[in-house]
Amino acid sequence: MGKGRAPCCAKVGLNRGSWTPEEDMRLIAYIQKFGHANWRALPKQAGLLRCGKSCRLRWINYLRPDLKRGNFTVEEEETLIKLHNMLGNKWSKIAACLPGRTDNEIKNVWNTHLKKRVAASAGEQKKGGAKGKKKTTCVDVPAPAPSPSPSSSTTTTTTTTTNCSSGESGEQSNSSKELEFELDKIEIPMLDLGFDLDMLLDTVTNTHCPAIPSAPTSPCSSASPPCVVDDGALLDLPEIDIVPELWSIMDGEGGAGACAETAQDNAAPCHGKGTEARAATADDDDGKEWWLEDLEKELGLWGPIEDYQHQQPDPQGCVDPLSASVDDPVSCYFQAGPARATSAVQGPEASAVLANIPMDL
DNA sequence: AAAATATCCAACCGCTGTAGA
DNA sequence: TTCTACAGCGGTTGGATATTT
Repeated sequence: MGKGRAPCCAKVGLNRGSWTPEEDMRLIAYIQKFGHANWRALPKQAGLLRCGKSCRLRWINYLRPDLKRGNFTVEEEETLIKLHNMLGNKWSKIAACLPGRTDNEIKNVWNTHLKKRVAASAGEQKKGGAKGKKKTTCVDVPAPAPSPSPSSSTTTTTTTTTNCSSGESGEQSNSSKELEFELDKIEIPMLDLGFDLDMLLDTVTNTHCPAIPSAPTSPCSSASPPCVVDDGALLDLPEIDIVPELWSIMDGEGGAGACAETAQDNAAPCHGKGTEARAATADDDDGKEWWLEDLEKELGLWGPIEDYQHQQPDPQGCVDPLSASVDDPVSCYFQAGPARATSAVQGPEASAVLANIPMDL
């Protein structure tokens, strides 16, 4: 603690707040090609006016190809409740047991929905009667927990661990043995989660995704394509001078918020079907395409990849000096997408600005 | 239709653990 | 052994959106 530690970044001149589609695509393009071995160096090399920490968060919580979006399923919620009973606010550990879900997302879901529900059902046991809320969403199930297994009272856990339902204070014994013991006693509905209890045990005790072969440098807990990307040329990237007008232009419309909205709307059809299975093949061509397609939809920039490729037949359009892959959908998209998709970024002005961005990542 | 309120969630902040010099 | 720098984690916040009045 007392060790001198520089702030994660000098905030001077760095962008903050919501990410623009342009930034997203830049980050994606970079990570796809070079991985994320060094978050601190990444934004500079990728030409992003963000600190590495911000890039990392954005990637892990939003851009990762293996993310599952949309509302939590009942199974996921119950799993979350039970895992929270066992682990407390160890969101990353819980996230490791819920494929496609991020710790941040899980934390949000818990704090906004499940905590209240659990508290309500706990209250019911005492005097009954949860306070009604104005807004009832499909997730905010008014009924008490369906309690599929009578023995697993999620609220007043009967486990021998300390009561951790209130969170951080419940820093219960986390040793693998004890945890294993607890897990053995609890039935967790993982019907559609694609893994069994053994995997769960592995996951929780090892705290990294079992399905992902660990990469030498990064733990690859985010199951990201960068794990399979060679980053040999990382340092060969040119210094990039950001054109300041770009951001103001990009900020003119949309932004991550609007895109997130689109993502919400498209979440179910877009990610619902087989995201995990598809994520498993994210490093092959098909995987790359669906991932980009999903992302495009979420960014409100959706269009067939072929369009971009066909729109940019000239070398300047899709050229990628470092990879020399003209058919890289990300690069192609990156060239054409924003100008096409964002009404604010159109016309000669936008073209001029975009032309100043070194696309040759 | 507009204002007020509630809710959600992406992003930020600060701390911790750890590896390397 | 100590110190530095980094990635990661958990808590919190603020803007955007949805719902109610």
